[in-house]
Amino acid sequence: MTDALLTGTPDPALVDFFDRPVLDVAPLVLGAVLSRSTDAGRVAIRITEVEAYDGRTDPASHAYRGRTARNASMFGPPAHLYCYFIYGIHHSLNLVCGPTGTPTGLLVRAGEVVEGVELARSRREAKPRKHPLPDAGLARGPGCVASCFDADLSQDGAPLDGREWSLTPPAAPSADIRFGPRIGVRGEGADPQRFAWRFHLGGEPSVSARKAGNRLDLGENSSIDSTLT
DNA sequence: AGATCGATGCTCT
DNA sequence: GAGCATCGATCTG
Repeated sequence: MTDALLTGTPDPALVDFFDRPVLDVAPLVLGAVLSRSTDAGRVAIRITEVEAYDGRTDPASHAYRGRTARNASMFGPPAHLYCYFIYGIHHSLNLVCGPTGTPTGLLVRAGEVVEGVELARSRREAKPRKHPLPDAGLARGPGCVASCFDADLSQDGAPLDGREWSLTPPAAPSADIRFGPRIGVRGEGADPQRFAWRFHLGGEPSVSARKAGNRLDLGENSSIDSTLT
């Protein structure tokens, strides 16, 4: 991260939005519009799929074994990005949640590109591909989300301050939210009873159908555990 | 449609 | 040196 990226301060209302338990924020961030503006132009996605990670209790979290140079951003203030590099190829974007010092975040797994479709497509197609890419597939998968934004490690720690990056929460929570086990997680963190921490919107082409989760009831008498089928 | 596997490099032990 | 919060092409049934 660079000093220039840290000069901005997110709006207090947005800080409040993210300064809560990560499992509280997860269903509410679905439908939010995340955007990045660069010299190349502006790309915005409506977030349709996220996964929660909690470094205090969650063996799958990069922060589970404590603070390191890589995961430092997750220990930082909310309403900032945690960006990392994985599998030698892909970058992934997380939205840091909770108060400073609490290493929790939401991995942005998929979204609908609502602005800058051509720019997002050109970034995705920088490498030639065999089959044509439908719009709905532009930001399907965390590596693809990062690619649409041309995000790399230089964006780790960047604030959602409305300068380069911005996020607008939805006016109201979605009526059709699903949840289930996280994708690509191995070991204890893959336990579907303890860590059904993947959340996505129902009926979204930007989310693979075969990965559909259970219906989440946001009613006041419900809990995530009790709605597991 | 599902399983398998190669690409490719950073991070931590 | 092992493992990895992935993607997408290529197998197989």
